Amino acid sequence: MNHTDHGPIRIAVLDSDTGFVRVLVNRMDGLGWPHLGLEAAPRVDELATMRVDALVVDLAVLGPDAWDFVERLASAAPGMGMVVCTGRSTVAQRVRGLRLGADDWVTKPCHPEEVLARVEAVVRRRKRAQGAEADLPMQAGDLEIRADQFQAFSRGRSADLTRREFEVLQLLAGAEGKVLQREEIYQRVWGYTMAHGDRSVDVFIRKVRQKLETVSADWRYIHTHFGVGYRFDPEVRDGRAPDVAEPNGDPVPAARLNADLARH
Amino acid sequence: MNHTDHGPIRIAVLDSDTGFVRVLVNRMDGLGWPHLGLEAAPRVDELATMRVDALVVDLAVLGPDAWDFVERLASAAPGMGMVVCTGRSTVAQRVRGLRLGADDWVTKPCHPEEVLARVEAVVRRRKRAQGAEADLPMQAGDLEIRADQFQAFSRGRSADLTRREFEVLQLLAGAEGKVLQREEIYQRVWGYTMAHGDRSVDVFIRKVRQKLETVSADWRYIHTHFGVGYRFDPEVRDGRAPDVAEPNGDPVPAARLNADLARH
DNA sequence: TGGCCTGTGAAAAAGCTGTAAACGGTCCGA
DNA sequence: TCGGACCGTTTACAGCTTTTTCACAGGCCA
Repeated sequence: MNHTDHGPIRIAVLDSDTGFVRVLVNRMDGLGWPHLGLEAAPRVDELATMRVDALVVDLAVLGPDAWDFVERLASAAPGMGMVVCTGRSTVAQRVRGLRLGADDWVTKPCHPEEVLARVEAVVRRRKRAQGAEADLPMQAGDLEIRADQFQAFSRGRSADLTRREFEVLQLLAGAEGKVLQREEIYQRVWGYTMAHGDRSVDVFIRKVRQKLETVSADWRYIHTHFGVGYRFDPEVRDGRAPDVAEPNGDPVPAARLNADLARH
Repeated sequence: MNHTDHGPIRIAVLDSDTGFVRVLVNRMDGLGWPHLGLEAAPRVDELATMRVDALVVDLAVLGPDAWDFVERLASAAPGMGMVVCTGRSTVAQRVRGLRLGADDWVTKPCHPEEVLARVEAVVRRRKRAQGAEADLPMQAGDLEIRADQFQAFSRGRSADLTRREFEVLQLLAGAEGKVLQREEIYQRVWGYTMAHGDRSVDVFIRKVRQKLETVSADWRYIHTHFGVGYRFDPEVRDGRAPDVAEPNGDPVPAARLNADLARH
């Protein structure tokens, strides 16, 4: 997602009205804002990947999928601003768009300066809202998960996660204790619906586990729930440690007991 | 209601155009979406029972009762999506349908892919709206049933239920005190109709009982009603004990106290 | 007592996950 | 421009878990 640089605003523009785009681009160059012109609807996750702060979009370009796109983008990239800038529209349409997650709605014809002002306002609002809160390092077991670095560390050693790997880990860790289903993980990390039979999530889980193990060998972080999904919950790997007595003498792996107690 | 699985989408199709249905079904198989073909208007509550996420319906099948059906379904099963997919229609009709509670309206001829895309959008919207509300932990006897973990615990100890086992338990516990027939259990957990002579439900009940017993030995949770089905109702096992006597038989105080202690 | 029901255990079938390896695309430096 | 490193995706398969199915023993009720 969008990480904090308080640097210039990165904007993507999706519009087929070349005149309008040109004016906008011009103005952005003047302001020193990096920008990106799009011809067609990008895959939702691509925008996040490009670390765009905001998207200016004419829904007309999207055709019938416009609403769906707006909704998906808003949920997949909650940190990104979205300013719809479109021709004639009814009140109902505007309401719908804003409900689905657009941040602002401008009706053409409009002054480019105004569009940029709104974009700026939106981005500022977003950044303030997310604030520092989002990328505070997270501490879990022997791990330090730093959103500002897209990386996890154990005692200062980097786990060398790739971006996707990191995102998977971050998602899981953020929902600590909760079991996440594969579809949910896929949806939130990849940004679109998982195809039937896709094993990507499993593969990434394995890679993450592997890398975490080389860095923090005596903890287990990711647990499998058969038939359901995965759960993040740091747990000392081998047996010993907790001299916690078992109430009824049943052989319960010490580790599990630990986890259960720790969870609450 | 519909349990917020982020799993595949469950769809029912009600249409007499067998060609159209076949194409749709084909595509759904490809996506791995469980589906259900209907011949005639189902009783409104049946759909909810089967945990259908959305219904695709051609109003022509319903005849004169169509509007009534739409309205009743929308109000009886607010968690379910409804996509109307019907032949030539006037603007007024579409408006009426959407007002009465349909979520989307597609005019035939139409591309199956589009129909499914819309269904998906509708379902996603619904699910987000319902939000986390659904998985609050449930307390019963000595048990804590946690939907977010797909698991039941007694004083912090996991019962190690498999997914299906958990679903059966959850269903029963959710209908606390009510006797559920095997067919109903089967439909709601498995999602389709039980074959004659299938003993799966019995087998699962046994497994659940067994696992609950190892973890919470002095309670009985699931009761058999000969010739009818099963009922969930926590009850201290041996004779004496319930000085915690509940006026109406509802368990709670001791158990909840326990659980709270365990949690901290 | 006889005819259904239900509980139980175990074997067979189906399904899921871990793992490794191959593939194809992108980016970069030589 | 070529080659190589790096990543994400896909596929295949072995091993293990879960689900289903079956047969039989008991229980419930008329």
